Order: sequence, then C-alpha cells, then structure tokens
Amino acid sequence: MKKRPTIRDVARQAGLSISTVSLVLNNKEHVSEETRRTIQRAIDELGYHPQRSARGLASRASGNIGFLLSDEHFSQAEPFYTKIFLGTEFAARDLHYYILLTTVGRNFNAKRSVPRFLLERNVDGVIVAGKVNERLIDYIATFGIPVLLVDFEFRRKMLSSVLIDNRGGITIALDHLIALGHRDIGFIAGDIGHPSMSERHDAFRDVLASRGITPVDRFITIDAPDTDIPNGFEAARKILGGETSRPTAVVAANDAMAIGCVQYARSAGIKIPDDLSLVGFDDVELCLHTDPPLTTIRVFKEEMGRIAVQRLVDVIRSQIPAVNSTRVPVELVVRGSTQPHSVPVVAGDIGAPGLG
Amino acid sequence: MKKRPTIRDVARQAGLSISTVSLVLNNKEHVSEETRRTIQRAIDELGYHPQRSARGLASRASGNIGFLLSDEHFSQAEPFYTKIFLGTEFAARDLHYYILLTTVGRNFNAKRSVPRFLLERNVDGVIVAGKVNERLIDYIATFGIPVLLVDFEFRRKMLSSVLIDNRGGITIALDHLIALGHRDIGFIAGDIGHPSMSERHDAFRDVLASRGITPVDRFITIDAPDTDIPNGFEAARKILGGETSRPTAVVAANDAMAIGCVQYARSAGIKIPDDLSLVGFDDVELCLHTDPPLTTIRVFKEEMGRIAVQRLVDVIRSQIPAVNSTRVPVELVVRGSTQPHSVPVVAGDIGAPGLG
DNA sequence: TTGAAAGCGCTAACAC
DNA sequence: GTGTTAGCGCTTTCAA
Repeated sequence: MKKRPTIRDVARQAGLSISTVSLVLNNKEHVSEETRRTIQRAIDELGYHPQRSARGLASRASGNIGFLLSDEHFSQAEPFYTKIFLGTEFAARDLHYYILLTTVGRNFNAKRSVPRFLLERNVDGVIVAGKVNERLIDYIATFGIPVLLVDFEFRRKMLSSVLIDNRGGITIALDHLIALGHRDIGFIAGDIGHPSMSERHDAFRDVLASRGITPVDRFITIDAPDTDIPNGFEAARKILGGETSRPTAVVAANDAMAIGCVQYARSAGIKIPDDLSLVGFDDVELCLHTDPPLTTIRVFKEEMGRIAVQRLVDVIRSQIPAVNSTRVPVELVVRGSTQPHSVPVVAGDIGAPGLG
Repeated sequence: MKKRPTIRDVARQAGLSISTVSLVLNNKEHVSEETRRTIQRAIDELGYHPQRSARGLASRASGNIGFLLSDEHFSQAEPFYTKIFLGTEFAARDLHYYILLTTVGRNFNAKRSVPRFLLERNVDGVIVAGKVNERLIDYIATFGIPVLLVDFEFRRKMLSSVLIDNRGGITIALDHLIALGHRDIGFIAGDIGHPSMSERHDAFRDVLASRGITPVDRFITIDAPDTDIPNGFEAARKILGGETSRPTAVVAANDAMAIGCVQYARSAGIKIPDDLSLVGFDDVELCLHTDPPLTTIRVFKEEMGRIAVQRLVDVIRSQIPAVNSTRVPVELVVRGSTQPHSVPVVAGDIGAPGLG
C-alpha cells in the first residue's frame, strides 16, 4: 500500500509547476510540446493518476453520470434495460466517466426517495431509461444538470432522447408477414402509456392501412396493464380464443408478450408457425429458447446506452443544451415462428378464413 | 439552479462553527443534544447535503464501492450476477455508498485494462463477483483496500466471501428426488473450475453415497466448458442419449443447463416429468417459462449482494481486516419438472430400468 | 508558455 | 462541548 503520487510529485519530478501539470492533464492548450512530453514522462514514471475527489472538488464536476431506472423496469425478468445500462457503462469507461445507477419508485415524491447523487451533487448529468414520472424530470431540472431520456419521451416536453425506431420496426415486421402472404394480422401490446408501446401500436395501424389492409379491431389487443408473459398470454387468448375467425399472423409489441402468445397457442392447440405466424419485438435472449425460436425485431440495446452517454457527455462538456432526438435503427431477425401463409386447399369453406 | 448551501451556511444559520456541524454530520460523539438539534434544524431548513467530492478529499474516503465482474458473467443471458449487483445497489443506498460497476476481461493484465476506480482512488473497497483471474485479486491487494468475493473463492487464499450453500442445495435436491423414489440420478455441470460448480459436483457424489446410492459415472457429465443452455443440451445428450439404461432423474448444476436438458429431452421424445424428473439450481426467471416449469434450488441472489456490501462496509469502517465467509442458505422450489418415479408395471422387463 | 496563489467544501487535530 | 485552523489534491485565475 505505497502512497500514491500527487500532482505535486509529478511537478517536482518534471521540474515544472503543478499548474502546468494540470494543463497537461486536462489537455489544455498553451503548453509547449516539449513541456508536455516532459510532464507525460514524469506521469508515466510515477504511475500517476489524478484523484477523482480532488478533481471534483476543484472543478465542480463529479465525473459521474447518473442512470435512473424505475423499480419495475429494473426488476423485469428480461434484461432489456440492463443491456442499455451495460452500454452506458462501456461508453462511460471510454470517456472517463463513472455511471451511478439508482432505481426510483414509479410514484416519485420530491420529499422522499430523491436520488442521493442529485442532492450530493455527485453527477454531472442524468440518463433516464424507460418510463418515469414526469415530476421526477421536473425535479432533476431544478438541479441545472442535463438530462437525457432513453426509450422514453414526453409529449409536451422538449428533451434530448435516444429512441427506438419503433415505426421502422413495425414496418419491416408487417412487410415480412405480408410478403409471406398474411393478410389477417393481429397485434398485442400492453402498458400503452409507454411511448414505445403506443408508437408500435400506431405504426401497426398506419402501416397496415398503407399496405391496403384494413386493421381489424377484433385482432388488436392493447389494454394489458403490463407487457410481460402472462399479459401476453391473456392478450393472445382474446385474439385467438374466440369462436369466430382468427388472424393467421400476430405481431407482438415485445418479445415477452410474444412468448405469452406462444404459450397460449400451445395450450390451445394452435401450431406455430403452421397455424399462426408470430413476430416479436426487442430481440431479448428468451426468443432463442422458445419453440420455435421467435422471429423478432432486433433492438440494439447496448448501442442505445452507448449513444446516450456520448450525447450526454457532449452536452456536459459543451454546456450547449441542444435538444436532439436520435432514432436507433432496428432490424428484422427471421427465425422459426413465421412461415408463408398456406391457404387450406381441402377446407370446406372457400379460401382463407376471415379474408376480407 | 440555485446555488447549494455549504457547511459554512449551515454553521452560520445555526450560530455555531463548521467543525461542530461536521461532528453532527458524521454522527460523532461529544456534541450536546441541544446543539445537535439546532444544527439538524438548520440543515433541514437549508436543505443541506454534504458534497461528496469535498468529503472524499478531506477524509480520504470516496464513499464508493467497486463492483467487479468478468465480461462473460455480465453478458450472460441470465441475470444472475445482475441480481447480485442490484442487491449491492440497495444495500449501498442504505449505507450511503455508491456502487461503481466495472467489467474485467478474463485475462487480467495489470499493464492494461486496470479498473480505473482503483487508479483514481475512487473506491474504498471492492466486491468481486464470480470467477476472476487470481492476479487481479493480487493486484487489488496492492492498493490496500478491502476485497470481498461473492460466489467465488480461492483455494489457497484467505479472503472474505459471500457464498452459496451449494452443498445444502444439492442435499435438498437429492433428498427430494430420493423421496420421490428415484435411485438412478444423473448430474450435469460445466465450467467446473468455478467453485460453485465443483462444490455442487462434489456434494452430488457425497450426498448420494451418504444416502446409500452409488453414483454412476455414466450418469455424470461435468466437462462442458460453460454452463449455458447449449452446453446443457449436449451434456443431456451424453447422459440420456445412450443405448444403455438411463437415469430416471437428473440434477443440473444450474438452471440454464437444466433448460438445455429440457430441450434435449423434448427433441429425443423423453417426457418431463413422466420419463425424467429434473432439478435445476439458481432459480432464475427462465425456469418459470419452461414446459413444465422447473423444480429448482432457489438462490437468494439479491440478498447475497446486500450481505456483501454490509460485510465490506463493516471492514471499511472498522479497518479490521477480519476474514470471514458467509454461506447464504438456499431453498427447494418444487414446480412441475419432478414427480414420483413410477415403476413400469406392464413392462417386459422386471422392475425399473437400470435399478442396481 | 509557465508559475504563484487562492480557493473548492469538507474533515480532523488541536486548542479552548 | 465547541471553535480555530491547517490541510486533502486538484483547477483556475492572474501575473510574470
């Protein structure tokens, strides 16, 4: 446990002053190349690393970024937001920041349960992932530090955000199904207050219509309170369990609900993909382990985290609070849960069921 | 963005000195109750919170705890270590610490890729989760800060650790199966270099023997390089796919491998639980979604994280580097993948297959 | 281009 | 019990 060198030691070793060392440490200008090299050599020789607390105190910047996530989102079985967090961690490392993660309850209350890193001025900016209370955002704003939303936005507020190209995802999902011959296509979603969910729903209706297919309300269920597997199961029952005709394909607003759909289908004797084609959204690991593996829309979660940190650090460093939203592209991953729609040739009725 | 009050403001407001305020902030003794109350009132009125960097600089303690995890562990599909991390986060919040997470490559090299929080003296202690390189531990030791291992330990090193009661878990798993009438019991594991894995394996053999059942080597596969689903699939094939008799029950060293086993069984036409009872280990979310849901040994992952932080903070605060290991108990969760062993009554051969 | 010096907000001796 | 004061290791004017 040898005592670590300080900036003073570096200055002495280099035969220069500590302020010049500081200039070099912070990559400031007005330092001759030679001096820079001399100091760099001293730094390397001593194995010097500036101490975070001292820097923080002197510069009034903590070097930390807060990552705020709702309890519900974090404890979700599927590590969707965890992957985003991981991405922030990687980007932060490159940019010499630390990420401080904290979860917040859905019902934010400024009188209690305030993220400590705000009160202690221990973050230079905050990334908020997923759905949170609007008051929380307002509250953070009172601290005068930049905020960036990931996979969330407010209708009435101008805030920088990193978002999923939900519309693009639904578009390629539908075009995939339509190319396979499907016309009777259902849709299931939940937690429709989440922007990603409502965007996917809106896009579903718009794109379908734009392809000349009228969305059938009976095939659409979006009132589930949450987007987990049991809710997907129930939603699937509503769409597939009726007496009347049912869709030949379903788009689920996320993979968890798609898996619920798989489970319902199995319980109801509906074969995937023979009787029903199914497309999920998000591409979480679970997709790989369903039977059959799930065709889905891949979301680059880690990449979203990376971008979020880069954007936020840009704002922190430049002090320019420009508002900008980034849509991260998605891609279609075709696995086993979709196949061409086969028109029953020996069926009693004419053509495919429910074609209209 | 109002300027935040400092300790100076509190002192002025209370009509006392800043050192007395400091004493109150740090819950030190030798302060009269009245003074304490006066100062507390001033603190509340001003909404004062001590600034982390300043505290850190003056006290040479960062107030942070490092959480070190190997890349492989973090990117695992199943959020096993993520749950542990979450637990550390919760405990840290209570104890007014922050967790700084960083991943490290399996091949630690002190010349490069050193966790930055060590170099910058930005953590007061480090929690290492899962299997890591021994040199990394040695390296951390050179910084003179306490280290605590979670779900890992070194044979030759005395280090505090929070461990799973692996032996206890295997014991209840086996007793469960034995109570159901199973005698021919298989075992699959992987990554046997991980202490938890080898402990589970050793326990399997010991406990079985202690119950009067001789472990059958043909029913045991532990040479998979990793513990994921595909490796479980392959391991299951080795045990169940042979020409000769096969076990009527299998214990998998973790749930992922158990799920691989489920998948193999399905592909081979082996029905669970009718033809084969299966017990996993860990109780990750995935267990709930297999068909049938998996009987498993529940590990209290979040609790392990909590305990780790509490232990580590104890050491940090007391400066007493006592070495102690905690075994966190586990429990049996019976779901659908186990059932009584049914002796075929109308079979051609006598008694159950492979009974010996 | 470099150096001297004044803090940043707090803790911790040490006086009183 | 409470106050005074000297730093902690750095950044940042401001001079030189």
